[in-house]
Amino acid sequence: MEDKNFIRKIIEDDLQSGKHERPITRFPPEPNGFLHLGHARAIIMNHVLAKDYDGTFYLRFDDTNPLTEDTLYVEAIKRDIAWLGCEWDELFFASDYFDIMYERAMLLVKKGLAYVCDLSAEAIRKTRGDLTTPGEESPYRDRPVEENVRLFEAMKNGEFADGEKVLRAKIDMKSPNMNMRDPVVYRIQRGRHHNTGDKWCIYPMYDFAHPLEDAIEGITHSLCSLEFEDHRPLYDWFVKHCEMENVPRQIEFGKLKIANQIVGKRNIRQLVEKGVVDGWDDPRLVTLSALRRRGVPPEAIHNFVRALGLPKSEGETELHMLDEYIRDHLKVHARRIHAVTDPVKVVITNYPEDKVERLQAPFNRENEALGMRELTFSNTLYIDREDFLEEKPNKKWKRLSLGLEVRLMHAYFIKANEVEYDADGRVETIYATYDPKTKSGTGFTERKPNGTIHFVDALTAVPAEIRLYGNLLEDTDSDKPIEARVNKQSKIVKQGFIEGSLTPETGESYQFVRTGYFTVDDDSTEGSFVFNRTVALKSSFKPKK
RNA sequence: UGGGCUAUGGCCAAGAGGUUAAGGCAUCGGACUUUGACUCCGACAUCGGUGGUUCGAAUCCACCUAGCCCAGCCA
Repeated sequence: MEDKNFIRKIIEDDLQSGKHERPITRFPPEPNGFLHLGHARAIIMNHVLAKDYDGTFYLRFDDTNPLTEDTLYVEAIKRDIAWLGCEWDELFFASDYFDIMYERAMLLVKKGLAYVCDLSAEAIRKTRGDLTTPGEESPYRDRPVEENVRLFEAMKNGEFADGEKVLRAKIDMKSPNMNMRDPVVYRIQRGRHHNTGDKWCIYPMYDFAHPLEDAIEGITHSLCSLEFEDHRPLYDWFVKHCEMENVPRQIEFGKLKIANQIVGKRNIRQLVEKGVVDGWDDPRLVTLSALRRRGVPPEAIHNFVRALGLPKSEGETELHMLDEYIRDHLKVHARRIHAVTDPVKVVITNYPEDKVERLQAPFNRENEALGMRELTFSNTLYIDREDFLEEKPNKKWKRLSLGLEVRLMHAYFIKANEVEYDADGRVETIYATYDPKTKSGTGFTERKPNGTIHFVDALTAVPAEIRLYGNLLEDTDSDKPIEARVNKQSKIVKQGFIEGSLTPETGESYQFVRTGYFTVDDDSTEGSFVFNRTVALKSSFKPKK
């Protein structure tokens, strides 16, 4: 796929000018939550941009805050990225660099570019000024270098309580860029780190740690999102004054935002805790694990992300755009089978009661490699309730009605003659007759049927739970609390049937002919399958009243 | 109100002085069809606004408007 974007241009220029021989990129997640669709842009683009130029792509966990991080998340993140197919050349942890980070911070101290500040968090906030008024310098700003050296070392050695002191960069309290107003470089924070345990009680802040991590790894192009543009001067300041050998370049791009979707970790957590969704991988969510469970092929996510490119503007993409890439991939890769989600019984009155025919049918006409399967046909079948209407509603109706003849896909023409209703007045059984001359594959052309519908033979039908998903949010008014916006119909569970002689496995996607793509859920048990609707088929059928 | 960004059709998005303003999604026609799917044809913008520079501007300049981000010892 051809994706044009300004970062690709920058890389090409850098390669041509000889600034770099090969690009080195990285995806630097903090292991404190699940990855979602929005992250896919960063992961895929970093990976693609490296690989397209024979470069290197790293996965680096930005684990500089032990209070929020957990190995549980590093495992989940690794699993999701691997699933996306973005193999990393090497795996790193920012915490592996704590020694060198400390050493470089000490260098800053010795150069008089950083100082230990005794102000409380509250006091620092108050003296930082605001958007329009400059900040005031800390009374500790001019501490002698020797004292700073001693104090910073004491901080590291655990001689102070959490929050008692911080190390700050000495830059400019009057800068219009808030990030340059003597930002905190190290804070004291006791808590067991998932990787380094109790070795440290001081941890570097993102603004200091990130540029060093990039420089240490030799990252050439450090991609991040727009909100870090203001941090770039600081990024460059640290790389320069810490005297890092490699000088990475930070480049910002716009985040991938999906319209009307819940993406924030706290919001998702809330939905999980309140039981609105069934977990972080509830198929209605857009976490990568949820998409995987719903059956979205990683290839579809790649194509989607690459089609969107890497803009510097910020828009909201509609999720249905992804649907098209899902269908596009599944179209040739999925086997197509018959399934009914809302079964209505059809009895073929002129078909011998004890007769069973075996019909051969290809799994996918557009992909012969998927092979053939066998459908059975007997006098009792199921069709979908919406494929029958007692009276033909309009000339466009291409399904079954009394007196009309339709083709049962891969089988015969049948004509509906009578209906039987249940106590509630719902269609219970349709009595029909078939025409043996119309068997599929015989080239019968004497009559045109009113349409073609699918069926499942009752004799071999396998029960299946079919979960249909709709948008989790029904209200686009983002001012309302999330709970007030959830769509109660976002998950509908149906009990239906799929054709027999199949052996669906968890994660396998099928096209249910004429309805959509469905993927086998892990909740399936032997003989009773559970399918998640991945995406519906498109339809130009517009029922009009 | 200080600073940093962004602004191209319903939704994304190419475009970097001279192109008929790519492409995708959506939509609307139509053909085909043993999936109302697929496929195939066809329709669908003068580029936030206003001035300017130029033979010529979405592309350069000025001003204006709108939106996003920044005042964590989060990342």
